[in-house]
Amino acid sequence: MLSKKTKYGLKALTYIARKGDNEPVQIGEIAKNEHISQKFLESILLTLRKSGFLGSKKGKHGGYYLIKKPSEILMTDVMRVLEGPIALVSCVSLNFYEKCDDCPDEASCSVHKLMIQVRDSTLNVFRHNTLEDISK
Amino acid sequence: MLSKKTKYGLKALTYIARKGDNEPVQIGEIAKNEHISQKFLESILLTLRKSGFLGSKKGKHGGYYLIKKPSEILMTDVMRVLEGPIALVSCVSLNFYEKCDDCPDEASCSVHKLMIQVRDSTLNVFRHNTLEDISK
DNA sequence: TGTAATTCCTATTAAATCGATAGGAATAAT
DNA sequence: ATTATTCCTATCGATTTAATAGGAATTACA
Repeated sequence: MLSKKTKYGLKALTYIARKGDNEPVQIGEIAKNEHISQKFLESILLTLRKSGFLGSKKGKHGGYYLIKKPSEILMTDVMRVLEGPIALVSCVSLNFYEKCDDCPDEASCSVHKLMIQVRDSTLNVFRHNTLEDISK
Repeated sequence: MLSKKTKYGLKALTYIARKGDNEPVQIGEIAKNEHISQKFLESILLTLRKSGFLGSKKGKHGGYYLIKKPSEILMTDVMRVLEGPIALVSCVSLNFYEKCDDCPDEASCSVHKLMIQVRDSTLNVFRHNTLEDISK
């Protein structure tokens, strides 16, 4: 299942994208409207800023704003930052590959075979969806 | 990520399917060959038996065997038993639907929109893979 | 210049989940 | 009888997740 971190992060990005203008949006406003714990959201937005999706302005009238256009923000990238690997097992992960300690031979592993298909189909969805798409 | 329970369960089903004959296969044999904790595997096979994938024979020379042909065992069914919902959020789950406590309106939720696509593409993979397919 | 409002940062905690283990009961083969 | 197996329930330890706490730094503006 999707972590709440990812879910809230996506909702926050959507919220900011839907506002359209480039004025900073405050954590409190997002938290209130999306029914998210403000402190938890704070840490999520921090992550999104540090990974280059959001910019921030400090102090009074501060907040977060998108650095790129929503149409340029791919779900693959957002998901990898918030949720981590897209693959369901690390031995089929493109960006977070790790060998399984059990499995001596990936080629003959049935789980491997199945999970490659799942990875590819999921990747296909994330590659074809930008923040603009899901914000419509 | 996929739980080890699911991973081991799939490996065990594959192991049994690959043996071909209908002789009961013992937990110990599977655990040893697939490098799985025997006790943990025991509980997984129990689950698979209770949900109708495996039959068992008790006592000496006992073990587990497939109840249906590998070509009749769909990954959708196995995954739902071992891993639970295929959907990444319960509000898009076909078999385990639950409303999100935050989200007041699913139709306008960006996460919902994205996760429906992921669900459908994943489902598509699981529906087109049987135990026979992944055991090849 | 001071005050209020905000982000920034680190640390901690509470709860849930996961993977594994323990130990013995029941059953079947020989 | 003895041995080998599944069956069942309970529990534990580690990890992860979601949330909270508290204060530092920064900015707007009266």
